[in-house]
Amino acid sequence: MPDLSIGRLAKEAEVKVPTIRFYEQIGLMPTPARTQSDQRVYGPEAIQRLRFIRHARQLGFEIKDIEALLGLADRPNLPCAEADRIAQDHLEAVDQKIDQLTRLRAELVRMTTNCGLGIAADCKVIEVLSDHRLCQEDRH
Amino acid sequence: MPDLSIGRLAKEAEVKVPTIRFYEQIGLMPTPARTQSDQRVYGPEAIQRLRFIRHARQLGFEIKDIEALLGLADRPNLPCAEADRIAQDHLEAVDQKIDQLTRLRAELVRMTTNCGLGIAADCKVIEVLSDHRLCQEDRH
DNA sequence: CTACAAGCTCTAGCCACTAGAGGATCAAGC
DNA sequence: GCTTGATCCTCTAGTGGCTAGAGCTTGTAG
Repeated sequence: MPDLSIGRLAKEAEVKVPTIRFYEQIGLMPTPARTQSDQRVYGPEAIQRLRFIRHARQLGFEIKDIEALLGLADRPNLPCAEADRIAQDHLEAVDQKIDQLTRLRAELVRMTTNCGLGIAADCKVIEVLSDHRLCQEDRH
Repeated sequence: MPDLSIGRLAKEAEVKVPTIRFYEQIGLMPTPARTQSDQRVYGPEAIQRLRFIRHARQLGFEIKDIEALLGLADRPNLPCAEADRIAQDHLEAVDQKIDQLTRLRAELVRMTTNCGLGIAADCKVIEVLSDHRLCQEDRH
Protein backbone atom coordinates (compact mmCIF):
# COMPACT_ATOMS: atom_id res chain seq x y z
CA MET A 1 0.00 0.00 0.00
CA PRO A 2 1.77 3.05 -1.33
CA ASP A 3 1.76 6.60 -0.05
CA LEU A 4 0.01 9.22 -2.07
CA SER A 5 0.68 12.81 -3.07
CA ILE A 6 -2.23 15.20 -2.78
CA GLY A 7 -2.67 15.12 -6.56
CA ARG A 8 -2.79 11.34 -6.64
CA LEU A 9 -5.25 11.29 -3.75
CA ALA A 10 -7.37 13.84 -5.57
CA LYS A 11 -7.53 11.56 -8.61
CA GLU A 12 -8.28 8.44 -6.60
CA ALA A 13 -11.13 10.07 -4.70
CA GLU A 14 -12.32 12.23 -7.62
CA VAL A 15 -12.01 15.42 -5.60
CA LYS A 16 -10.11 18.58 -6.53
CA VAL A 17 -6.76 19.30 -4.89
CA PRO A 18 -7.74 22.63 -3.28
CA THR A 19 -10.83 20.95 -1.87
CA ILE A 20 -8.64 18.46 -0.01
CA ARG A 21 -6.61 21.28 1.48
CA PHE A 22 -9.85 23.02 2.41
CA TYR A 23 -11.15 19.89 4.15
CA GLU A 24 -7.89 19.69 6.06
CA GLN A 25 -8.21 23.32 7.07
CA ILE A 26 -11.69 22.86 8.52
CA GLY A 27 -10.68 19.64 10.25
CA LEU A 28 -12.69 17.24 8.10
CA MET A 29 -9.54 15.53 6.87
CA PRO A 30 -6.71 14.90 9.36
CA THR A 31 -3.43 16.74 8.92
CA PRO A 32 -1.24 14.40 6.87
CA ALA A 33 2.48 13.68 7.17
CA ARG A 34 4.87 15.79 5.13
CA THR A 35 8.02 15.13 3.12
CA GLN A 36 11.24 17.04 3.89
CA SER A 37 10.15 19.51 1.25
CA ASP A 38 6.81 20.05 2.98
CA GLN A 39 4.61 18.14 0.57
CA ARG A 40 1.62 16.29 1.98
CA VAL A 41 1.84 12.50 2.10
CA TYR A 42 -1.28 10.40 2.52
CA GLY A 43 -1.82 6.79 3.45
CA PRO A 44 -4.37 4.71 1.52
CA GLU A 45 -7.03 5.16 4.23
CA ALA A 46 -7.27 8.79 3.14
CA ILE A 47 -8.89 7.63 -0.10
CA GLN A 48 -11.71 5.91 1.79
CA ARG A 49 -12.33 8.91 4.00
CA LEU A 50 -12.33 11.34 1.13
CA ARG A 51 -14.69 9.17 -0.93
CA PHE A 52 -17.02 8.97 2.03
CA ILE A 53 -17.03 12.75 2.24
CA ARG A 54 -17.51 13.15 -1.49
CA HIS A 55 -20.38 10.71 -1.59
CA ALA A 56 -22.09 12.36 1.36
CA ARG A 57 -21.68 15.80 -0.23
CA GLN A 58 -23.18 14.50 -3.46
CA LEU A 59 -26.13 13.34 -1.42
CA GLY A 60 -26.42 16.89 -0.13
CA PHE A 61 -25.29 16.34 3.45
CA GLU A 62 -23.80 19.39 5.14
CA ILE A 63 -20.25 19.39 6.43
CA LYS A 64 -21.33 19.26 10.06
CA ASP A 65 -23.51 16.23 9.36
CA ILE A 66 -20.61 14.58 7.59
CA GLU A 67 -18.43 15.22 10.62
CA ALA A 68 -20.94 13.35 12.77
CA LEU A 69 -21.26 10.52 10.26
CA LEU A 70 -17.48 10.22 9.99
CA GLY A 71 -17.26 10.08 13.76
CA LEU A 72 -19.63 7.10 13.72
CA ALA A 73 -17.83 5.43 10.84
CA ASP A 74 -14.61 5.74 12.84
CA ARG A 75 -16.11 4.11 15.93
CA PRO A 76 -18.19 1.20 14.63
CA ASN A 77 -19.26 -0.02 18.08
CA LEU A 78 -21.31 3.10 18.79
CA PRO A 79 -25.09 2.97 18.25
CA CYS A 80 -26.09 4.27 14.85
CA ALA A 81 -29.36 5.94 15.83
CA GLU A 82 -27.76 9.31 15.23
CA ALA A 83 -26.65 8.37 11.73
CA ASP A 84 -30.18 7.26 11.01
CA ARG A 85 -31.63 10.47 12.38
CA ILE A 86 -29.26 12.58 10.27
CA ALA A 87 -30.23 10.64 7.17
CA GLN A 88 -33.96 10.79 8.01
CA ASP A 89 -33.82 14.54 8.59
CA HIS A 90 -32.00 14.97 5.34
CA LEU A 91 -34.52 12.85 3.51
CA GLU A 92 -37.29 15.06 4.82
CA ALA A 93 -35.46 18.18 3.66
CA VAL A 94 -34.97 16.65 0.21
CA ASP A 95 -38.67 15.80 0.01
CA GLN A 96 -39.60 19.36 0.84
CA LYS A 97 -37.17 20.69 -1.72
CA ILE A 98 -38.63 18.43 -4.41
CA ASP A 99 -42.16 19.59 -3.55
CA GLN A 100 -41.13 23.22 -3.71
CA LEU A 101 -39.32 22.83 -7.01
CA THR A 102 -42.26 20.97 -8.49
CA ARG A 103 -44.55 23.86 -7.64
CA LEU A 104 -42.09 26.38 -9.07
CA ARG A 105 -41.81 24.26 -12.18
CA ALA A 106 -45.55 24.49 -12.75
CA GLU A 107 -45.42 28.25 -12.58
CA LEU A 108 -42.46 28.41 -14.93
CA VAL A 109 -44.24 26.19 -17.45
CA ARG A 110 -47.28 28.40 -17.28
CA MET A 111 -45.09 31.45 -17.84
CA THR A 112 -43.22 30.12 -20.81
CA THR A 113 -46.00 28.30 -22.63
CA ASN A 114 -48.09 31.45 -22.76
CA CYS A 115 -45.29 33.61 -24.07
CA GLY A 116 -45.94 34.45 -27.72
CA LEU A 117 -42.46 35.89 -28.28
CA GLY A 118 -43.93 39.30 -29.04
CA ILE A 119 -42.92 42.48 -27.27
CA ALA A 120 -42.22 42.75 -23.58
CA ALA A 121 -45.49 44.55 -22.92
CA ASP A 122 -47.37 41.35 -23.78
CA CYS A 123 -44.87 38.95 -22.29
CA LYS A 124 -46.36 36.40 -19.93
CA VAL A 125 -43.03 35.89 -18.21
CA ILE A 126 -42.79 39.52 -17.20
CA GLU A 127 -46.47 39.80 -16.50
CA VAL A 128 -46.44 36.92 -14.07
CA LEU A 129 -43.42 38.27 -12.29
CA SER A 130 -44.87 41.76 -12.15
CA ASP A 131 -48.24 40.87 -10.72
CA HIS A 132 -48.13 38.42 -7.92
CA ARG A 133 -51.89 37.88 -8.09
CA LEU A 134 -51.41 36.00 -11.35
CA CYS A 135 -49.39 33.47 -9.48
CA GLN A 136 -51.41 30.33 -8.79
CA GLU A 137 -49.12 29.06 -6.09
CA ASP A 138 -50.38 29.06 -2.52
CA ARG A 139 -47.10 28.99 -0.74
CA HIS A 140 -45.80 32.52 -1.38
CA MET B 1 -49.82 58.02 -3.47
CA PRO B 2 -47.71 58.48 -0.40
CA ASP B 3 -43.98 58.21 0.05
CA LEU B 4 -42.56 55.30 1.97
CA SER B 5 -39.84 54.78 4.53
CA ILE B 6 -37.61 51.77 4.01
CA GLY B 7 -39.43 49.94 6.80
CA ARG B 8 -42.83 50.59 5.25
CA LEU B 9 -41.57 49.50 1.85
CA ALA B 10 -40.17 46.35 3.41
CA LYS B 11 -43.60 45.50 4.85
CA GLU B 12 -45.44 46.27 1.61
CA ALA B 13 -43.15 44.10 -0.48
CA GLU B 14 -42.59 41.47 2.21
CA VAL B 15 -38.83 41.84 2.05
CA LYS B 16 -36.45 42.54 4.91
CA VAL B 17 -35.00 46.03 5.38
CA PRO B 18 -31.33 45.06 5.05
CA THR B 19 -32.20 43.18 1.87
CA ILE B 20 -33.51 46.40 0.32
CA ARG B 21 -30.29 48.20 1.19
CA PHE B 22 -28.37 45.28 -0.26
CA TYR B 23 -30.34 45.44 -3.52
CA GLU B 24 -29.61 49.16 -3.69
CA GLN B 25 -25.92 48.48 -3.16
CA ILE B 26 -25.71 46.02 -6.03
CA GLY B 27 -27.75 48.29 -8.29
CA LEU B 28 -30.89 46.15 -8.45
CA MET B 29 -32.95 48.88 -6.77
CA PRO B 30 -32.34 52.50 -7.78
CA THR B 31 -30.85 54.90 -5.23
CA PRO B 32 -33.86 56.54 -3.59
CA ALA B 33 -34.33 60.16 -2.50
CA ARG B 34 -33.38 61.09 1.06
CA THR B 35 -34.87 63.28 3.77
CA GLN B 36 -32.79 66.09 5.34
CA SER B 37 -31.81 63.58 7.99
CA ASP B 38 -30.59 61.13 5.35
CA GLN B 39 -33.38 58.60 5.55
CA ARG B 40 -34.42 56.85 2.36
CA VAL B 41 -37.72 57.89 0.80
CA TYR B 42 -39.42 55.66 -1.78
CA GLY B 43 -42.20 56.31 -4.23
CA PRO B 44 -44.95 53.72 -4.66
CA GLU B 45 -43.34 52.29 -7.82
CA ALA B 46 -40.61 50.89 -5.58
CA ILE B 47 -43.17 48.42 -4.19
CA GLN B 48 -43.84 46.99 -7.64
CA ARG B 49 -40.18 46.66 -8.45
CA LEU B 50 -39.36 45.02 -5.14
CA ARG B 51 -42.24 42.57 -5.45
CA PHE B 52 -41.07 41.68 -8.93
CA ILE B 53 -37.63 40.94 -7.52
CA ARG B 54 -39.00 38.98 -4.61
CA HIS B 55 -41.23 36.89 -6.81
CA ALA B 56 -38.42 36.15 -9.23
CA ARG B 57 -36.11 35.18 -6.37
CA GLN B 58 -38.77 32.84 -5.00
CA LEU B 59 -38.86 31.23 -8.42
CA GLY B 60 -35.13 30.71 -8.12
CA PHE B 61 -33.95 33.25 -10.69
CA GLU B 62 -30.46 34.60 -10.12
CA ILE B 63 -29.84 38.28 -9.58
CA LYS B 64 -28.28 38.76 -13.01
CA ASP B 65 -31.31 37.17 -14.66
CA ILE B 66 -33.57 39.44 -12.65
CA GLU B 67 -31.58 42.43 -13.84
CA ALA B 68 -32.27 41.40 -17.42
CA LEU B 69 -35.95 40.73 -16.73
CA LEU B 70 -36.31 44.08 -14.98
CA GLY B 71 -34.70 45.79 -17.94
CA LEU B 72 -37.35 44.26 -20.18
CA ALA B 73 -40.15 45.11 -17.78
CA ASP B 74 -38.93 48.72 -17.81
CA ARG B 75 -38.95 48.91 -21.60
CA PRO B 76 -42.16 47.16 -22.69
CA ASN B 77 -41.66 47.82 -26.40
CA LEU B 78 -38.60 45.59 -26.61
CA PRO B 79 -39.01 42.03 -27.88
CA CYS B 80 -39.45 39.53 -25.10
CA ALA B 81 -37.54 36.64 -26.64
CA GLU B 82 -34.82 37.13 -24.07
CA ALA B 83 -37.26 36.96 -21.17
CA ASP B 84 -38.61 33.76 -22.62
CA ARG B 85 -35.14 32.32 -23.07
CA ILE B 86 -34.22 33.16 -19.47
CA ALA B 87 -37.37 31.50 -18.20
CA GLN B 88 -36.91 28.47 -20.48
CA ASP B 89 -33.30 28.03 -19.37
CA HIS B 90 -34.39 28.29 -15.79
CA LEU B 91 -37.14 25.75 -16.31
CA GLU B 92 -34.59 23.35 -17.71
CA ALA B 93 -32.33 23.87 -14.69
CA VAL B 94 -35.26 23.28 -12.34
CA ASP B 95 -36.13 20.06 -14.18
CA GLN B 96 -32.59 18.82 -13.83
CA LYS B 97 -32.53 19.72 -10.17
CA ILE B 98 -35.78 17.81 -9.58
CA ASP B 99 -34.38 14.77 -11.38
CA GLN B 100 -31.21 14.87 -9.36
CA LEU B 101 -33.02 15.25 -6.05
CA THR B 102 -35.36 12.41 -6.95
CA ARG B 103 -32.42 10.12 -7.52
CA LEU B 104 -30.78 11.22 -4.28
CA ARG B 105 -34.06 10.65 -2.49
CA ALA B 106 -34.15 7.05 -3.65
CA GLU B 107 -30.70 6.44 -2.24
CA LEU B 108 -31.59 8.10 1.06
CA VAL B 109 -34.71 5.97 1.36
CA ARG B 110 -32.68 2.87 0.71
CA MET B 111 -30.17 3.93 3.34
CA THR B 112 -32.68 4.68 6.04
CA THR B 113 -35.12 1.83 5.51
CA ASN B 114 -32.38 -0.75 5.89
CA CYS B 115 -30.97 0.77 9.03
CA GLY B 116 -31.85 -1.48 11.99
CA LEU B 117 -30.76 1.07 14.57
CA GLY B 118 -28.07 -1.27 15.80
CA ILE B 119 -24.42 -0.36 16.09
CA ALA B 120 -22.53 1.73 13.58
CA ALA B 121 -20.67 -1.31 12.26
CA ASP B 122 -23.95 -2.65 10.84
CA CYS B 123 -25.42 0.71 9.88
CA LYS B 124 -26.67 0.91 6.32
CA VAL B 125 -26.33 4.66 6.30
CA ILE B 126 -22.63 4.52 7.01
CA GLU B 127 -22.11 1.45 4.87
CA VAL B 128 -23.61 3.09 1.80
CA LEU B 129 -21.58 6.22 2.32
CA SER B 130 -18.39 4.26 2.91
CA ASP B 131 -18.60 2.03 -0.10
CA HIS B 132 -19.53 3.77 -3.27
CA ARG B 133 -20.12 0.47 -5.06
CA LEU B 134 -23.27 -0.01 -3.00
CA CYS B 135 -24.68 3.10 -4.57
CA GLN B 136 -27.21 2.25 -7.24
CA GLU B 137 -27.07 5.67 -8.84
CA ASP B 138 -25.55 6.02 -12.28
CA ARG B 139 -24.77 9.68 -12.23
CA HIS B 140 -21.89 9.85 -9.74
C1' DC C 1 -39.68 64.47 28.07
C1' DT C 2 -38.56 60.11 27.94
C1' DA C 3 -38.42 55.72 25.97
C1' DC C 4 -37.75 52.89 22.44
C1' DA C 5 -38.41 51.83 17.71
C1' DA C 6 -36.50 52.61 13.43
C1' DG C 7 -33.15 54.65 10.68
C1' DC C 8 -28.07 55.24 9.24
C1' DT C 9 -23.08 53.33 7.81
C1' DC C 10 -19.68 50.02 7.98
C1' DT C 11 -17.69 45.62 8.71
C1' DA C 12 -17.77 40.82 9.11
C1' DG C 13 -19.89 36.29 8.73
C1' DC C 14 -22.42 32.44 6.46
C1' DC C 15 -21.55 27.95 3.22
C1' DA C 16 -18.53 25.18 0.52
C1' DC C 17 -15.65 25.95 -2.14
C1' DT C 18 -12.80 28.29 -6.21
C1' DA C 19 -9.29 31.26 -8.22
C1' DG C 20 -5.11 33.51 -8.36
C1' DA C 21 -0.51 35.36 -6.90
C1' DG C 22 4.02 34.22 -6.20
C1' DG C 23 7.10 30.99 -5.20
C1' DA C 24 9.41 26.04 -4.42
C1' DT C 25 10.00 21.37 -5.95
C1' DC C 26 9.57 17.20 -8.68
C1' DA C 27 9.88 14.02 -12.85
C1' DA C 28 10.98 13.23 -17.52
C1' DG C 29 13.37 13.90 -21.67
C1' DC C 30 17.60 15.38 -24.01
C1' DG D 1 23.46 17.93 -15.92
C1' DC D 2 19.94 20.87 -17.59
C1' DT D 3 15.69 22.45 -18.92
C1' DT D 4 10.87 22.42 -19.07
C1' DG D 5 6.53 21.91 -17.46
C1' DA D 6 3.63 19.79 -14.10
C1' DT D 7 2.77 19.72 -9.42
C1' DC D 8 3.29 21.36 -4.98
C1' DC D 9 3.28 25.09 -1.21
C1' DT D 10 0.97 29.26 1.46
C1' DC D 11 -1.85 33.03 1.55
C1' DT D 12 -5.50 36.09 0.29
C1' DA D 13 -9.68 37.21 -1.86
C1' DG D 14 -13.86 36.19 -4.37
C1' DT D 15 -18.44 33.72 -5.26
C1' DG D 16 -24.01 34.40 -4.22
C1' DG D 17 -27.41 36.35 -1.63
C1' DC D 18 -28.00 37.79 1.93
C1' DT D 19 -27.73 38.23 7.52
C1' DA D 20 -25.94 39.98 11.90
C1' DG D 21 -23.86 43.15 14.72
C1' DA D 22 -21.54 47.53 16.41
C1' DG D 23 -22.15 52.10 17.29
C1' DC D 24 -24.46 55.97 16.13
C1' DT D 25 -28.59 59.36 14.97
C1' DT D 26 -33.43 60.27 14.25
C1' DG D 27 -38.47 59.71 14.56
C1' DT D 28 -42.62 58.82 17.23
C1' DA D 29 -45.97 57.68 20.95
C1' DG D 30 -47.45 58.35 25.43
